[in-house]
Amino acid sequence: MTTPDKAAGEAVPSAPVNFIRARVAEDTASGKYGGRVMTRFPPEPNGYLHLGHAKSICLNFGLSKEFGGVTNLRFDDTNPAKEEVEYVESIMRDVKWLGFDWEDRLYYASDYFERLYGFAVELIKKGKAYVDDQTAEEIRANRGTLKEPGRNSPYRDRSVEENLDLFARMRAGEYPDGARVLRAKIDMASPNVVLRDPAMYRIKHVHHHRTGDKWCIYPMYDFAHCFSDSIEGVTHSICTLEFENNRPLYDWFLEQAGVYRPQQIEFARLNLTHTVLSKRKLIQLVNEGITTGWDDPRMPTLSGVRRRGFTPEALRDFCERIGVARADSTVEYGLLEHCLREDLNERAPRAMAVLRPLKVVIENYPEGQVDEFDFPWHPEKDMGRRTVPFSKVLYIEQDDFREVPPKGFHRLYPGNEVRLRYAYYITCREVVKDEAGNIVELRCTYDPESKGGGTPDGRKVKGTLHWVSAAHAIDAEVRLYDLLFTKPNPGAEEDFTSCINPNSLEVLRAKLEPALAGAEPGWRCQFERLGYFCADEKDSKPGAPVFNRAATLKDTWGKIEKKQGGK
RNA sequence: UGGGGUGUUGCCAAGCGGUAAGGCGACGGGUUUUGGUCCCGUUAUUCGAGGGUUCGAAUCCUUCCACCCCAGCCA
Repeated sequence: MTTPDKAAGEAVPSAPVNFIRARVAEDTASGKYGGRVMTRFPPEPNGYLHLGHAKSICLNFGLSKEFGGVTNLRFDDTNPAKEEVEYVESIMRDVKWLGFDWEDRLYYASDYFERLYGFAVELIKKGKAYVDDQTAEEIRANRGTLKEPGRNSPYRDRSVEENLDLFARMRAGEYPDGARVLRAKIDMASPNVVLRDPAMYRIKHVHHHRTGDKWCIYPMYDFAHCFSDSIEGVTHSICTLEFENNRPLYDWFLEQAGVYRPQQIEFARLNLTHTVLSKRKLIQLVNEGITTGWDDPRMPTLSGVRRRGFTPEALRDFCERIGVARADSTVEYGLLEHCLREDLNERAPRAMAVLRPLKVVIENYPEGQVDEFDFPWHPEKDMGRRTVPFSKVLYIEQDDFREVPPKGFHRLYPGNEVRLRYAYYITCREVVKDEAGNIVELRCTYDPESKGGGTPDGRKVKGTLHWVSAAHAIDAEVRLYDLLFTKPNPGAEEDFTSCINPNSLEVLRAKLEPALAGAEPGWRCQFERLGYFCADEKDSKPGAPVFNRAATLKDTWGKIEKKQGGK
């Protein structure tokens, strides 16, 4: 066979492409926008950022980085009734934490209120906007339905002068909320309902978190967003699919005003199994006290997953892997966990913690003796070492002992020998129970020859257990988190709170190796054989650590046992 | 016959007329002082369905079906 003809320079692994990158590359190559690339991340400060936002942030900032452009952070703060500074602060904190930098380009739509007002006046002068005195109900009734056209407002043909006067008086505060509204004059019969004379300004005598009481009329999203993009010189205005119907309006406003027009491009928003990603639902979880707040480690908010122990690296990798497309899709939660494990497997120190302690007494180990072992923080990477004491009385995991071992169980059971990680081989000799028949202690013997975890005769043991010295262990609270919902698509339920997982949090009093005592809040490690944990950023104190489980390790044995119909 | 979108393996997702990438998952095997990691292998004769064009179609045409978005003075 002949070698296939390979073009020069091929076989270069190309960066993952998606239709947006391809489009920006096209525009850059063709010189559209002068080869410039400017994107923006435009959150409304009415809630905390979540994983869906992470996708958008990574997309927008990733795009500008790839094409040598910039990304602005712009708060879309046009509805003071819902917006708060707490949210703008959390948003900035989260974007930074995710690893992105807007440098000096921090903008607020509210900074453009005066210019926006000017554009509105211009549209009025061009006969493209009018003040409508109808009530909200009347406007709705006259909008028609999806299949029937709407009817023109009786105020639609007011003179430019009257419109100008009325609009100025709206701004001046002469009318109460809802009395009048400024509308674009487009087409009440448009098959696209968005174009049936959409509202541009509404009256709201509400204090704004930045402009205070300067304004009592506030622009609507469709009107404010396109002009904000235009003012900043954004080239590619990326948003989610549900705004596709609004694109003609986005274009219309800018064309009527005769100003620079960015290109809006829509992509499918992120959906994740076993969670909800809508602000309305998230805020409900917070308000109803179902979770402890926006940063509860079970929340899919960035502050929640951060507190849980996720890393920005894992999140960015996740956003890279899920891709960007236009088809509605739901990513499995398992992919998120995979990304965390992959990142932390490399970077997290290892430590030993016993979550559900079972006392083990080594009968032939000298009373009062202590082995001060020197263990590496990581089995492969050089991350330094720590001292771990070993003594006559230890704790092992209750799960690691079975009086009657199921098939395939190679942990500890009567007569069986296992390795205590890095320490000694021990053999179970006797099971001690209380009157009720509960196992309260194991009497074992150890092989002094096996120090370090291996023996001169090279005999193998199948199991290796983590352990902690009873006299030296520190007590600590450990929080075991699981999925917040029991169903893959809680949003599809009549009431999504009906499938809240009652076991999404289990609080344990665990025994930790002493080196963990000084863990700084936010510090992450792997508890060997258990999972990745993070010292809680709020409740953990050096000397009194509190650990959150971010993710378990993959559990092959657990899977086998489950198949066997085991516990 | 309201308009706008989308349908490729269990879940994401490439592909853009030349004979189905990749990731996650699953399954099997090897290594292993974490039943972890790592390594190797398997996992769509088929691209929502039917018809057509073509030497050749997931890619073009056509009919049909399913799902998503839009009737806030929310974004």
